[in-house]
Amino acid sequence: MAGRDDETRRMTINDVARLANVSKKTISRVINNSPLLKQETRERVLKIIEEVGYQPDPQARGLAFRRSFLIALIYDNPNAQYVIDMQQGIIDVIRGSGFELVVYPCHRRHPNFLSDIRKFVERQRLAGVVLPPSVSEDEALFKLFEAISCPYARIASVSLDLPTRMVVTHDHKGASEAARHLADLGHQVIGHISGPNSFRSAHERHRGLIQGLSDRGLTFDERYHIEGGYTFESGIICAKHLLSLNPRPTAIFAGNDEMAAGVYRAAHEAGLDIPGDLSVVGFDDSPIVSKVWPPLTSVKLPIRDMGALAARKLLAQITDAPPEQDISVSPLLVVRQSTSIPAPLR
Amino acid sequence: MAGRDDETRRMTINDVARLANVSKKTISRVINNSPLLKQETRERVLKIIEEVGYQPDPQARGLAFRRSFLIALIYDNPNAQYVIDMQQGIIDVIRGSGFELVVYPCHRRHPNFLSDIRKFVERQRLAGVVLPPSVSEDEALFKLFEAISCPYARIASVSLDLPTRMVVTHDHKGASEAARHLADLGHQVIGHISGPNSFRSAHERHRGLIQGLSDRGLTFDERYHIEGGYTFESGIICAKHLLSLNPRPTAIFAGNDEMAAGVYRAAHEAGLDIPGDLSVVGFDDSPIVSKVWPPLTSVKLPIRDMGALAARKLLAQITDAPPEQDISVSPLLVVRQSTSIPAPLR
DNA sequence: CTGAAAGCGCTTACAG
DNA sequence: CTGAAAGCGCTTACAG
Repeated sequence: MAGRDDETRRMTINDVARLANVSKKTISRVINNSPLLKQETRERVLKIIEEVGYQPDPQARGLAFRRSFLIALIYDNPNAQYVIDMQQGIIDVIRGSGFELVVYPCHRRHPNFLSDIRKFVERQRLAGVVLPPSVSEDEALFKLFEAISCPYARIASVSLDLPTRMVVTHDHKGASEAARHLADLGHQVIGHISGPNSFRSAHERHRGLIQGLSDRGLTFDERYHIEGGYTFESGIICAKHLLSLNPRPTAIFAGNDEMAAGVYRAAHEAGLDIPGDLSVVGFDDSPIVSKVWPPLTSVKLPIRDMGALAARKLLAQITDAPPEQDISVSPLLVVRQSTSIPAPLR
Repeated sequence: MAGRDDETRRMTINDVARLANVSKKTISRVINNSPLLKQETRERVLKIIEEVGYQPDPQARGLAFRRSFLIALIYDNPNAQYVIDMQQGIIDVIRGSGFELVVYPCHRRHPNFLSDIRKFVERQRLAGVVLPPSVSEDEALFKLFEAISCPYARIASVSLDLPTRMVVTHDHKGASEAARHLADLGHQVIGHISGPNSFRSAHERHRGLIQGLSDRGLTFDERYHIEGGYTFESGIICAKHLLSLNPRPTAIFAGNDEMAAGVYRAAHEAGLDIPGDLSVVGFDDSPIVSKVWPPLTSVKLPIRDMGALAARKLLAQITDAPPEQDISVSPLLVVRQSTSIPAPLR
């Protein structure tokens, strides 16, 4: 390894112990917040630690603990904004706690998916992992984490696990709110482009749509349902199909904003005005909502908060702290200008 | 710490040494690719390591080495796609090397910016850091890294450091290519919305524009230059200004795609057709280019490759390997349908 | 080319 | 409430 030696040697637990006139074990107790410690001693040591700028070495602690202070975000989510927001939420919580965030992008369909993750977790002796969709929906992965005793927090649209390990996003609720919004505007013939069947969220958003319409006395016609791939291109293709139906839908609820942008493109090519001829609703409230015209009505998920909540649940498991109360976050419909009263009613 | 004990104890260097009938030091030499080792011994040990699935403990190695096996990506870049692509590029290179990637989002204007980074680097004894813009442009940061002997790789639009520590993106080149493209189409009155003055890339792209026009015998008129903030909203505002000038520009070169999307919005509101009344060029080739209509001509930066190159340069420093040859990557103009011959010439 | 001893900076398990 | 000994899994520095 390169690099010259540091001028001033790093402070160690021994140095602090000497300065405080106690044993290193006492310093260790301060670091680890041990309850069996005189308040006066703790404060005196804490003061010295502060003064000399001592930072316990996480590698040495990890070696002795047989657990590192690393938390991993294992993701296969193609939405960059989603991943970045989640990272930020996790950082919001762990910064200052001594833990760090390691990122692990992967492909769920890769043949070595499971064995690579296993090697990674065991090699690094990870303190825990955060799993957003769609890796959060892989059951084989959880059997693995159970088997190797690795704490984890899953984020998914519906509860799939113990509350202490789950952050539930209730996509169902957001989708039903969107559906009621469309119904209240007067839409009756509504198209739905769902996400791929392999995503739990696709089902939840679809179920939510049906529920929301049902709340308003409407029945969703499954002929107006088509499965997309959560991509822009799939949105275009699926929208073309829906717009060719008779009667033509007066509104389309897309499973995410990418596909909603595809609906815009298809509507544009068909010479249809949004929202005049067609109302559009998306899901995610991603940065794109304000860049398309008209601004897109979308269901917002508090992704950063979800990351923060997952991190808190993880720390609660790792430190045996009292479990978190909040098990879930709530989506919120943000109404913009892509939805209006359908033309026939105007 | 929670978690039950593992059923089967982990393999250690001692176990492997016993199985191979050599000392642990020999195993250590195999792990660290020491040259002074009989080929036969190395192969025999490697085979056993493979068979028993031994993975050296990075925490123990790090403790003994006084350096961790962690590389950090320190970023304050607001472009999610940029950061994700860069992460992926770094991972492409370090996966399998024993190093892991830790993420550190930050704010350059935060009062504790420098001291927090210093604490972070020292506490984790980082093997190295990767710095994309705009943290890559902070000179105080480099004095710090020098002072604490922390290896780093900087990514910037122009060379700011030793070749072994720099990945240069030559934004100048991409911008001049875009300018020549516009000139070749016949545009003479060209507007430019640059990024904020505090970004080196903003200057480089502006300089590139001037150079490219000059290559075609044109002189850029600085009255058609306005500074934006690399955001969508700033793009709208700046485009409105440019479109109010007399004569009105027939083309606008935006400093990034976000602002180009803002130009679209302003053009739309002004009733101008793209590219009929106004040609638009962006920079970044971000996912948005295909979602706006018409698809945006943009300068593509190979961000993932840049991350990979930065990681390779970092590993070269850390392991004292021969330095990388490539010092830079090249931007590429991707021509789509937002640029055409200006109306007066048709 | 290979090895025995000491140490990296912490915590655990056991005393007192 | 506090401490001395042993150990976590590696590498360094020194021998041979």
